[in-house]
Amino acid sequence: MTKSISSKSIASIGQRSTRQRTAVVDSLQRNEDFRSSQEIHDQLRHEGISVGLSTVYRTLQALAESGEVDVIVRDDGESVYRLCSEHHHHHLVCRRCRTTVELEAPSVEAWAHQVAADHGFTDTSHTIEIWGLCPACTAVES
Amino acid sequence: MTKSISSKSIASIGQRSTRQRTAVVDSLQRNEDFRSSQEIHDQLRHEGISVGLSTVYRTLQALAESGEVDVIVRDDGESVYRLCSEHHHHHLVCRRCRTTVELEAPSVEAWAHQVAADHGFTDTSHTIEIWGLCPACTAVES
DNA sequence: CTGAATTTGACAATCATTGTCGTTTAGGCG
DNA sequence: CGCCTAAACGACAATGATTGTCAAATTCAG
Ligand SMILES: [Zn+2]
Ligand SMILES: [Zn+2]
Ligand SMILES: [Zn+2]
Ligand SMILES: [Zn+2]
Repeated sequence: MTKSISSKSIASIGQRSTRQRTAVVDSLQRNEDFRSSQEIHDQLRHEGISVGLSTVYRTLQALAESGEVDVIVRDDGESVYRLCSEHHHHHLVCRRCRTTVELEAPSVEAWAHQVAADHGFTDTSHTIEIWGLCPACTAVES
Repeated sequence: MTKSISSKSIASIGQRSTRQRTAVVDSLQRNEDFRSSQEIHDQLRHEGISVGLSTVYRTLQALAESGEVDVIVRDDGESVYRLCSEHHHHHLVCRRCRTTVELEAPSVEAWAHQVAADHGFTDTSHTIEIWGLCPACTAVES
C-alpha cells in the first residue's frame, strides 16, 4: 500500500511548495518500486518536466530525512527511494524487476530492540531487507 | 569471535598467494571492526607495507565474494569489510566507534526465509544490521 | 629453470553525489 | 494586488569512492 502524499506534505516538513518538488513527489506517486535520484530525474525529463538534478537529489534527501519516503542503499552504493505506507516496516524486493512487498514483523522488531539493549547499546536503529526473485522473475530465469 | 584465516585461505578461493594479498588478510586479522578498502590501504602504508590501492580493492572484493569476509555497505555507500566467524550471522554496530558484536538469531533467519517463500520469492538473501551507540559511546555522548 | 598465465600498480576514467553561487521564486505583509 | 527577503533553483564544477587499463613483475606447474 503506497502512501498518498500531497504537495501539502512538502509544506509539512518545513519546505516551500514548488513546481519542482511537486513534480518529484508526483513521480514517486506513479512508481511502485524503488528508484534512484537519477532515474526519477530521467523520468521527469522524458515527461517534458524540467527539474534540475541537484533539486531532485535535495528533494529526495529531504523527504527521506523527514520520513516521508523510504530509502534503501543498494549493494552498489546507490540510494533508491520509494513512497511507502506510514508505519515502520521493511521490504521484500525482487533483485531483478524491483517488485516490492512491504513487510511487518513485530517479533523481529522486538528482537532487534532487545538484542541491542542486552548489549547496552542505545539510540538504536536497524536495517532489514530481504532480496530474492519474485514469482514472475523466477519463471523467466528458468 | 574473529575467524583465523591463513594465507592458505587465499589459495582456497582460487587465487595465487602473493605478498600483497597476505598483507591485506593480515591487516583484517588485526582489526576488530569494519574497515573500508582505503582505510586498510592507509593502515598498510603506515606500517611501511606497499600495496597498490587497486590491489586492496580487488583483494577485499574477492574475499567478500568467496564469503571469507563480511561486507557492509554503509549509509554513505562506502563498503566496509571485516573478518568474521564462519557461520552465517549479523551485526550490532556502534555508529560512533564501530565496535561490533556478532549476532545469531535462528528465529529471525526462519522468518526471513518464510516470508520470502510465502510471497513466492526464490533465491533469497537478506540484510540485517542493527546500529546504535555502544555503552562506552553512550557515556561519552552525555 | 622456464614460460604461460596471473597479478600488480601507477594512472586515467567513471559516475553518483555534493558544493557553488548568481538568478529565480514563493509567500508573508502592507 | 505589488514588494521584499529568505528560500529554492540549476548550470556547472568539484569531490571521492570505485573501476578500467595495460605494461611490467611475479607466481607456480611442469
Ligand atoms: Zn521480479
Ligand atoms: Zn523494523
Ligand atoms: Zn561506540
Ligand atoms: Zn541471516
